Amino acid sequence: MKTEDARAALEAHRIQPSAQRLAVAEVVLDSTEHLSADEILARAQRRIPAISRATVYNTLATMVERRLVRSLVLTEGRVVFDPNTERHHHFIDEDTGRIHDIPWNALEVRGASSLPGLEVTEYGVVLRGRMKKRSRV
Amino acid sequence: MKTEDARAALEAHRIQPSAQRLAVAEVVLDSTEHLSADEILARAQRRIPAISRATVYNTLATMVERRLVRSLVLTEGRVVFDPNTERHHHFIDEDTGRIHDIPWNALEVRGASSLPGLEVTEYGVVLRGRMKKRSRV
DNA sequence: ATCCGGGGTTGGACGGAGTCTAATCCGCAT
DNA sequence: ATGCGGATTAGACTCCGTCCAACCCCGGAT
Ligand SMILES: [Mn+2]
Ligand SMILES: [Mn+2]
Ligand SMILES: [Zn+2]
Ligand SMILES: [Zn+2]
Repeated sequence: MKTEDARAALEAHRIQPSAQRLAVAEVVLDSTEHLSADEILARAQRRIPAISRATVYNTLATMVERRLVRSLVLTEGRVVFDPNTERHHHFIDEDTGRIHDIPWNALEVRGASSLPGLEVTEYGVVLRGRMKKRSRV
Repeated sequence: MKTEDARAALEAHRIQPSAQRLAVAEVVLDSTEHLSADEILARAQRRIPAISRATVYNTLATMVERRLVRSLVLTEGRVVFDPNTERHHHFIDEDTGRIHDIPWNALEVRGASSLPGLEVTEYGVVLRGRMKKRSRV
């Protein structure tokens, strides 16, 4: 992601674009993966070698608060950050541990908003399994 | 849960019923809550004060392996154990952090098993929100 | 009754992920 | 130049979970 795009994204969400925050935003907004804080730190350090862990955690927390990204807890000991803030589902590859996005309308969920006694603010399907080998690559 | 029920459950899943394992099984199988390992440890210690953390973790891991319980990762830094091994969904109360079971047929999910390229072994809906106040208690 | 072997248990060391804090840095307004 | 407030930093710290080596316990063999 270009620096100017990252800057625009930060500003659109009212986050002051410091050099460190730009580096974090470039990393996390660019990726289609679901990266952990420490992976984001490692990549941000390529841009700013002196960037600290605390700053990365602070920045990610701010970005979550301002809804620039979402944080997901799907596997043990690993919080990941999702630049895709549209509604979607998640598939966890049990072989690799990798998380894949499933488009919202690939599945149909009925009844989630009409559960008696519950005020549902968000929901999604979490799937686990394996990726099929493709017959020809 | 009665000790004999716990013993039967362990044996049905081919787990040797030691005194410590019985204590853990009584705690976790009895509860309708989703308890963390340390909560289970605390409750098991009421029965066996000397029971160690390692034993509780070992026993829970075995119980998960033998499918007597399931482990869930829904919130950060907190793995919980679910004695309900039937398929069901989960609602997380954002006020209290508590996890509530949603019966499988309270929701309808379509398309999960026909996603191209994916071999889905399990799935469920994770909902977040608040519990409505009841007009009269 | 004693010995023996192997699984079970234990406490403590260890490790990774995340939080907190106090000192420093930096950009900006005066 | 100076002062200010927010941002950044390193490191200490906590929490959850794992690992390990010693010990315990019990059933079977002698
Ligand atoms: Mn946005
Ligand atoms: Mn069973
Ligand atoms: Zn996603
Ligand atoms: Zn459950």
